[in-house]
Amino acid sequence: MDASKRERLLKAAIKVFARDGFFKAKVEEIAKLAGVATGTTYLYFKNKDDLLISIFEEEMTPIIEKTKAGLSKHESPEERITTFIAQHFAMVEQNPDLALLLEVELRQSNKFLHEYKGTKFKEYLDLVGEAFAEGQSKGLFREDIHPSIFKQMVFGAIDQISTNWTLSKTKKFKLKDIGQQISTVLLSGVRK
Amino acid sequence: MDASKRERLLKAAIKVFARDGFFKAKVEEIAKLAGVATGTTYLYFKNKDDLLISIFEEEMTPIIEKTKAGLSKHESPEERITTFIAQHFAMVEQNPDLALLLEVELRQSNKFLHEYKGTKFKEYLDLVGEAFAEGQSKGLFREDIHPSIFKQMVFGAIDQISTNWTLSKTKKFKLKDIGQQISTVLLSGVRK
Amino acid sequence: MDASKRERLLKAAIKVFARDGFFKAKVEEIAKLAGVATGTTYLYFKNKDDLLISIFEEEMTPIIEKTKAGLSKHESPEERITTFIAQHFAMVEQNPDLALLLEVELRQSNKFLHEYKGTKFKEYLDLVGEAFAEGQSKGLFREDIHPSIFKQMVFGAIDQISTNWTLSKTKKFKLKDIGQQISTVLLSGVRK
Amino acid sequence: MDASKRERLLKAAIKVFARDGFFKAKVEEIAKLAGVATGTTYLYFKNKDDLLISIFEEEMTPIIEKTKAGLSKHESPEERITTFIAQHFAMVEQNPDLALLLEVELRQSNKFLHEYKGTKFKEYLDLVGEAFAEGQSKGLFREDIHPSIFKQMVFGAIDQISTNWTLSKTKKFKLKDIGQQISTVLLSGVRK
DNA sequence: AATGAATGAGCTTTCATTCAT
DNA sequence: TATGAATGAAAGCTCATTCAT
Repeated sequence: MDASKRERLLKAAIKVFARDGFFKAKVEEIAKLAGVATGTTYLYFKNKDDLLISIFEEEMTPIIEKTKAGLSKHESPEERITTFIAQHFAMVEQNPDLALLLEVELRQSNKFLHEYKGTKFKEYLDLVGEAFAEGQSKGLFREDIHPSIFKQMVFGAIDQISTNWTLSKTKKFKLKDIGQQISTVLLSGVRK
Repeated sequence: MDASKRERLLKAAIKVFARDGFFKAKVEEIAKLAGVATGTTYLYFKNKDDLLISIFEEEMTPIIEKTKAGLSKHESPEERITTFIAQHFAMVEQNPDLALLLEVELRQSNKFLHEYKGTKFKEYLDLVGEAFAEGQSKGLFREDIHPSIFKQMVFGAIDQISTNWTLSKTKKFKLKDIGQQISTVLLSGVRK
Repeated sequence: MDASKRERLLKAAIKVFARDGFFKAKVEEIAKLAGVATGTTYLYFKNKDDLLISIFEEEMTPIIEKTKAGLSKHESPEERITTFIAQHFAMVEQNPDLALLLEVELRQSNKFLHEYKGTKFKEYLDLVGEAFAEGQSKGLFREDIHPSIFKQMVFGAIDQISTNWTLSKTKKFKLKDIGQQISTVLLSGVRK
Repeated sequence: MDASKRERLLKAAIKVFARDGFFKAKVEEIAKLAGVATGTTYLYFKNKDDLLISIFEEEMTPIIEKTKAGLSKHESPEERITTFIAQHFAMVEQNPDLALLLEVELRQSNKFLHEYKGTKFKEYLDLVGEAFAEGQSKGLFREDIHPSIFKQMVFGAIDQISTNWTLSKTKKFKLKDIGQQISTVLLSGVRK
């Protein structure tokens, strides 16, 4: 089995799913884009669903690792949150197709939402939740905000904005600037 | 034309789309739930897409009107923003199906996202943008945050949280409390 | 729903299954032969399997009824067995496609063999078994032959011969004569 | 060419065809069971059909030879027919998979039925036909039964019963006893 | 000869949409 | 207007067969 072929299929699927949406995307087209025959897809993935699930599972792992590595350089909760936001936007900029896919399709079905919140996605979000909780216990952040509310606010805000940014033609704002504004608001908002 | 039949179809579509997602939803099932024959659906709506579009267009109108009416009672930008958030969550609580549909399907296809940002949805978001801009011009809010960033932050945060809340079985937080925490963070974050 | 359409589909399926075999037969071709669109088939039958099962279930019923009616005219076990054989061959002559289908496809899969032996098919075979057992209790037939062996011998013999006869181009024997020969052998063979 | 590999493939095919039926059987699975790669199958057999045909042709040869050898020990037509039946059942008991395959798949397609009746299968059946004809010319058997009808009756009866016996879980009768009953009926039935 | 990954034609089934009644 | 049976295009998936190694 050819690992590069699997990888090519995964990348092609990201592109086609991002462009057409999961349901409108055709397996045949993914295969063609990957430069293989339709049937080959099924040697590497159980079915179309498995292709989407594999993207979620496998593409998120390096992102989380990279994000974790980036956060580990910082001691202070504030810096960790700022860095999380900055890194998220950097990721969006570098992988617009994957980002769009995660943003749009992750919501698509209750099934996915419920299955995956508990796994990789939760792990990602928890990076913010933990930083915030630590900030609270260090007396830096206000106590009347629940960490799980805060982490969802952060994610909701950056997710919404990056979706918009990716889809907008003009890209009149720089993601970096946007990230700073978001960090500013959210951190000013929770600082004691 | 039987307006009540159209309305029943719209309500049925909200339910079925919310439960099954737009693509998995069957027109036949929507018709059955509305108590009409399959073909009747096509007397009131051009096609399945039109059904979704009509939900976006028509169901949002009363929501926006209601939200506007609620906001008009308040002078201060801060109160307007707080009220917007509270009213949004109240709407989510009262129309969970519609809310879920807007949350999930509005992102579904680039097509919809691009077509509808400019219309009803934009109008809704702008209620926050305008309140924020007014707050800035009154010298209440910091200048280094762009209104369109702020309004998207607000929407992203409340949208993310209400999706989660609707889908979660436990509903361990009260939406009212969540709304207050969000308002607290975001307003503290932008106050001068 | 149009009962005649269902009937046409059933008849078409008998023809196509008999000609091509269940697995090689295409649903599209059955539909075309029935004069309907492919999808219409699925309004009347759950799937391709259901089409085959329905043939077994529904087409056998009138045959069994007719056979029973024919047998009921006769008192003597011998005559009942002779009549059974004669009527079976008459049926084969009148419904060669159905006969071939039953002969060939009924054996096809263990699944069918096991599922259907217990139902209609068993009922059919039992007509012979019962006549034979009655003959034994009346002291007409030898005791050292088990009724279930005898009934299977009868069926095996006539089934084998009718399959051959249906498939042979020449049809050099008349089925009526064949039937008489078989009756002669089997009844002479069991008479005390 | 590795004769043992060919043989292993043939044996594996018998098992898989018998279990799953020709059409549902997968070449890959046959190869796996034979301990070779999928592609290797095509070095020894032209295609899937050829695998089935080869079973018919090659596996029948030793059976026929053995049956012939068994029959040659007996002078009398009666004994030859009794022995044929007994040997057939012994073969069924020893090679249940092959027997089932012959019973079920030989009927499967008109194509096979027509192509193979003339060859090995016919040769097998003719052993009975010849014994019967000889019995007739010796004045032992009645003249009003055509040998080809008789041989088909014999085969139909034993084939039907052995299929049933192989598929039945309980095996409440012994094949040996069944064979005797069949011989009794058929010979009593044709004796002058 | 042997391998087993790759191929792609082919089939079943679904379902949005149409249309005769 | 209303119906719901009928349509048929469309797509996911399988698997016999091929072929580069």
